[in-house]
Amino acid sequence: MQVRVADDIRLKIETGVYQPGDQLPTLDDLAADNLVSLAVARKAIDLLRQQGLVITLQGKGTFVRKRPTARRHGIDRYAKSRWRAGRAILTAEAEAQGHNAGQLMRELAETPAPVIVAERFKIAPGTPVWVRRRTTLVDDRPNQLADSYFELSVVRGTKIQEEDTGPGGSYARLEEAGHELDEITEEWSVRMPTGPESAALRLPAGTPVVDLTRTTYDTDGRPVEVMLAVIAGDMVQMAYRFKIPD
Amino acid sequence: MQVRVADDIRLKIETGVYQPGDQLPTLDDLAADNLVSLAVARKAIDLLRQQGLVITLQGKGTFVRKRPTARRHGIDRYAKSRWRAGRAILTAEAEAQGHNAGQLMRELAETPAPVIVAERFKIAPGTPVWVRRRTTLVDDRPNQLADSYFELSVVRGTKIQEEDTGPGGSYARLEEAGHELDEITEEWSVRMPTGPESAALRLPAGTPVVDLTRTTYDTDGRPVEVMLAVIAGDMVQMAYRFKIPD
DNA sequence: TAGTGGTCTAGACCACTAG
DNA sequence: TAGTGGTCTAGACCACTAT
Repeated sequence: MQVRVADDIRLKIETGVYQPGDQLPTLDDLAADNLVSLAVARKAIDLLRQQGLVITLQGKGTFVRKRPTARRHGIDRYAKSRWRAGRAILTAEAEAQGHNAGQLMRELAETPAPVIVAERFKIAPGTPVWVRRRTTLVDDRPNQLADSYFELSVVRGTKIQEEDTGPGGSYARLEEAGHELDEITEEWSVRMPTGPESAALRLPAGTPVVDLTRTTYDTDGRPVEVMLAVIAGDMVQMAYRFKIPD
Repeated sequence: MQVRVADDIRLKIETGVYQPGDQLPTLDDLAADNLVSLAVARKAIDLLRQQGLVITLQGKGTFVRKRPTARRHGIDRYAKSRWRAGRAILTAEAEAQGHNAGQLMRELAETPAPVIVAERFKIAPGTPVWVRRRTTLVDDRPNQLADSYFELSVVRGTKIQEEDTGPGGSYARLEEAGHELDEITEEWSVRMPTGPESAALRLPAGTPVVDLTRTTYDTDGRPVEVMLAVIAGDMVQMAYRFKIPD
């Protein structure tokens, strides 16, 4: 029954009987209308919630979810011309797409290198490194938990150790420190969020996250930044363009 | 309570008290041990299931989930040398990672172009195009629903219209037809699966999917293939490497 | 047949929202 | 205060697995 009730509602959403933002019948009504118990009506709504179709608000009701417009990430966001002109990657890209961007610093400290970071820097796990943990915001909603790691010898004495890295951000500071940036690797996978992530990113139930590891290399092939990010899955779209290798 | 019970079990999984593959206490036992009702014990297990930590098998029990080893997708999988040597992209990459690969043809037909395909071919939506719908298998588990679209004028008279495209697959046939392949764009986003997708990919509860749109261009900049794929999120890891643009 | 998870009922009480 | 969703109990019955 719970599946039948859920399918019934899903159909009404897909055919536009219920529009995004509309309030659905209350659980009591759903139970009564479908001649099922309250628990079954609730279970049906749970299913739809897990599929990201509806959102429930205690004390208010159940609503058809509005899909946030995904923010598109292309490799152009790393264009040298942008940060050399003093613009931060984050804000430049967001603004180009009509969003406003911001960030909150969560931590700025020396920390033992996590395994995944150590592998990329080719150092021993636990070696002290510098980390900048930020929560990035798009249109005032948190959308990314981004932790950037740097080797101490690289950032010592630079503004990368300060909250405000200055015009052009960390990339610009790395160049000033003698590391001309050259290549980036991005690796990602997908999963469901943990409880704390779900809370920090204010994710509705049924929203996956993207785990992104970005490594930036200088022209000597040396990794100079490793960023580990957890991105809200409902707000992201990635795009890559590349030549077919030989 | 359900959260407390779930956290309790999660901790035991994370600390290795319960190992992957181990059977958890039965719902009845969990209820009794934690002094809660059966429904609450079940709810706790539901939470863990949605986070992909455990798997439930009716009649057998609840087990700590073994994470399938993700298959890694890098841009090298498109290397010309591979398919020019008669190897299919799919099998070459899987074998390199110690998996076996296969595919099932779901449909091979002329069809009206979906909007997203038409956009990339720069033709009117609904224009007839050729489609190859396959389900790809890795280690005998379905992992991808992949639909490749081609313009009719490009594939007419080629083996792309047959089930077996011959050595090197569609890419090799496109080259024989005079389209030297040059660039690829990959665009993706993440979401929870629909019911049919969940069934077709045999996804455990709490597993997201990746929507991938791949467009292949020839040296004239003409799009010659558009592939729409829905990939099981628990089996995929993507990797890209690129030069920082100017 | 015994043991497991899956679905459903009927009802109590709590937490939050809005007028 | 009335209305909404959230949590919990107690218990019935079903579906599947193993012996």
